[in-house]
This record gives sequence, structure tokens and C-alpha cells, in this order.
Amino acid sequence: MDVDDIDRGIVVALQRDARATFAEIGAEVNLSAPAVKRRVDRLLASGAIRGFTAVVDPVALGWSTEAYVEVSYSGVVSPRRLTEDFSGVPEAVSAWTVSGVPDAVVQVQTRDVRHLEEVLQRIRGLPDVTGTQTEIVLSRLFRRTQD
Amino acid sequence: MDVDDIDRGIVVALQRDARATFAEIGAEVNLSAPAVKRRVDRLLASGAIRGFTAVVDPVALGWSTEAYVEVSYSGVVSPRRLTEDFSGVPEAVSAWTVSGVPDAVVQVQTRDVRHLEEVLQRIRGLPDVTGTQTEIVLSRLFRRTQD
DNA sequence: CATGAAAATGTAGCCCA
DNA sequence: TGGGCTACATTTTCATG
Repeated sequence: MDVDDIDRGIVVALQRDARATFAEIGAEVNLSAPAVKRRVDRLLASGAIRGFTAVVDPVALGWSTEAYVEVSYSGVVSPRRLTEDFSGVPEAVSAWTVSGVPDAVVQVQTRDVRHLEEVLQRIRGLPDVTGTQTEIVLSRLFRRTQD
Repeated sequence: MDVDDIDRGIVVALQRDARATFAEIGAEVNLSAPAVKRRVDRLLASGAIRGFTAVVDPVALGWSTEAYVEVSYSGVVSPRRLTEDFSGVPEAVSAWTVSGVPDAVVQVQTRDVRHLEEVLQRIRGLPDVTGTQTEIVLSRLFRRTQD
């Protein structure tokens, strides 16, 4: 499947406002509303667009503490295994593996530092986890689309 | 302004699917469509919901390299200054300050490793930047809402 | 891909608890 | 104050060309 410039324009418009009407998007990319809908459906089916989400201010919702936790394992762990491990932590917003010292990094969002400590204890209690190193976010400088 | 459990339910529904209809959301939180709209409008006005965005698979759009760059500065730099610095880097998706060794962390999304190198050079060329340490994302394990 | 019509949804006003 | 209901405008959606 190939993605052309019109598709990219639609994606940009949807990243800016996922609730924009197809007609509004069409005005930006010079297409009729049904044509835009067909392309969006295709982008969704192909996986290029994974979904639409609300960008929330966690502070306003009472979740003010955000941290990046670098997790080290003993031995080799598969991405599949890591995904299973961290999916079981509801406070984990996202997780990924990196080139570098830690085996994985997990982004967590908690109500406060006490709550973060509890999450860290749970992560450290996972099988084969040898250690964690945590960077608490002091100030979110900016966030372009999704973070 | 206070956010109650119904608001939180609406937020959860919108994070899962930002293009859900107000009636669909209402069915989840036991409210009529107009009532849901009023609450969403209020959450938007108060800033609790900052907007709606498409969650995109960068790989499918030809942007396959993602990295977290830890940036160190000489001396003290204000968050305002950091925001200005990194806003000028289009490839920077998000940036934040952390408790720990680096002064700031920048998430960047590039087409490939060559493009990443170019971005790193630009960041290292910023005034007072003393060094960077980069973790390239090997595999994105999961992403709950926005990342 | 555009057009046009039918169905679904968004939106505002009004009344009630 | 906040939610339901009604009515009208807009949008989605599917047919057709």
C-alpha cells in the first residue's frame, strides 16, 4: 500500500484535530468529504492510522506525576515478554526497548510520588528484573502531537 | 473546576476513540448525548482535554526512526529557554526536564538514522549545550493512549 | 472521485428536578 | 446547577454516474 501526499495531508489534519469533519479535512486537501472518508478508512485498515485519542492534561485530572523508568533484566528477554510484563501495569502509558544500557523504558503516569513508588515496587517485583532507574518529569516543555 | 467520575469516564472513552459519537459515549457513562457534549465542551474549555489527535504509525508513513535524546547544558537554563531551543527543531515531538543527570530529554522522530544524526548535530550546535546521549527506540512495545 | 439523497449525528433552546 | 427532551442544522454514508 502506498501513502501519497494527500494521505499525509489528511494525517496531519487529523493529528491537529481528530474530531474534524471530513468536509473540513477535504477543504485542506482539496477533496470531497466522501473521498476523504474513503482514504481515512483505508489508512485505518492499513494500520497507518492506529486510532484517535483525546490529548489530556493529566494534572487537571489529578494525575500529576509522570516518570520514565529504565528497567534492567537479567539475561535476554523477548519483546513479547516485555509487552506482557508491562501491559500488566495499568499506570504504564507506553513502553519500548532501546539501544543502550537498560533493556526497556516504561513511561508511567501516577497520581503522586507515593503512587509512583508503589508502581516502581511492582515493576521491581517482576520476574528477572534486576533494577530500575527513574527520571521524574519536572516540567513538560511542549508536546507536538501525541507525545 | 472539579472533575468527577463521569468526566473521567468520558475522558477514558475519548482516549480510546476520539471520534466516538456523543451518543456512544453517553451510553457508557449513562448520560444523554447533549449532556455529554456539554461536559466535553467544559473539559475542553478548562484545558483538562487539550485536543484530539490521530495516533499514527510513523513506520507506515515513512518515519521509522525514533529516539530519546538526553541533553546536557553548561550552567542553569530556564524551562522557557529550553522550550524555545527545542521548538526550533521540527523533528522534536516532545521535550521535558527531568530529575537526574541530563537537563532535558527530547523525543525525536526521524526518517532514518542518517536523518537522526543530522538532528543530533543541530541539537549539539545549540548555545551552551555540552553534550547529548541518545537512546534509539528498537521496538515500541505498546502505547496505551498517547505516548 | 464527484454528486445527491437518506439516515445519523451535532447543536441549541427550553423545561424540569 | 446540571440533565433530559425536542427540533433544526450539519454531517455521515451510500448509491450512482
